Amino acid sequence: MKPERRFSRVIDMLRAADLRPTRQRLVLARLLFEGGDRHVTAEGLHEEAAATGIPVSLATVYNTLHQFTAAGLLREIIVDASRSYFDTNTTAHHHFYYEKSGRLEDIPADRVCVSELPSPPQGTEVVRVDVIVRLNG
Amino acid sequence: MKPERRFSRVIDMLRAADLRPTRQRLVLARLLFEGGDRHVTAEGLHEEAAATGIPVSLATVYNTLHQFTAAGLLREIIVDASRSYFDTNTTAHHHFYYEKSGRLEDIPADRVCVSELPSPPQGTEVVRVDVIVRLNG
DNA sequence: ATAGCTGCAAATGCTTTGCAAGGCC
DNA sequence: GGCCTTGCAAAGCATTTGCAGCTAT
Repeated sequence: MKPERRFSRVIDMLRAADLRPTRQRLVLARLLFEGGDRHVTAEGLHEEAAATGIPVSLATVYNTLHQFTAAGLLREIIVDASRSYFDTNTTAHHHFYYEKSGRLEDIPADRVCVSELPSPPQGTEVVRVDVIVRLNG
Repeated sequence: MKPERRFSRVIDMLRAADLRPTRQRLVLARLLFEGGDRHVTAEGLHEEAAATGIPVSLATVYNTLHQFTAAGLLREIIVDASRSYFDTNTTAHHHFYYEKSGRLEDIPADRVCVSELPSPPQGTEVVRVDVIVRLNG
């Protein structure tokens, strides 16, 4: 069986995003999208990739994360000044952030009611509303 | 008139925080607290200080911002991966973030209703809830 | 064949730190 | 005087970039 056939879902995803399904991007895409919703850091994903036997350079991990984000496959979450997180769930939702462990956990959008009364100043529009519940775990 | 008397409010603030009212800390504290609520970056505050004629080194600006934050006089706001913001308003409230200009604007806490249904996992407690409304301005 | 991708290493940019000199109490 | 602060320069870190070589189509 040709390897391309085995990962057809992930390959289609990449093709749809106009990204060549290279070996590195396949490894990263499978790690990201074949196991439910995930929150990863570049460093963490880099280590996971290394563990698969097909190491990917850290620079490529960063490039790929940004390409996936630009293509709408990922969302970048900013909760910590010292590192970026990427979330495979790109639908509207929010987060618990465990400050000690650095772990992120989704909160469904319908659990948070934001009565955003002050309308955005004229000439601007809301890109996104992020709600971060910081926990001391 | 002794200079200490002129800025007594700011001096009291520093004394209460167990921070010696040095020339540098006075300059920074006046810039921060004598003009209503403000959102500053280290770089921006550094430039403002330089403009007062009493330049303060960037390292001292960073140290001071962190000391003030630890003392509860400031709050750090994380909205941008590339730089930290500090807010002189330490009461509960939220923010508009103008992504293009990098400007922050307060949203009163009572304008946002967070029905945070999922209770925080046992053993942890909520440190803070941050709501960031990202605008394309 | 060729346009695009990868990896290394170097560069970047913000932030932190070590340590000697200076300032506040 | 003694301890806290400051400032410089160097170090640190996560992230980005330049470029030569490799790869998918």
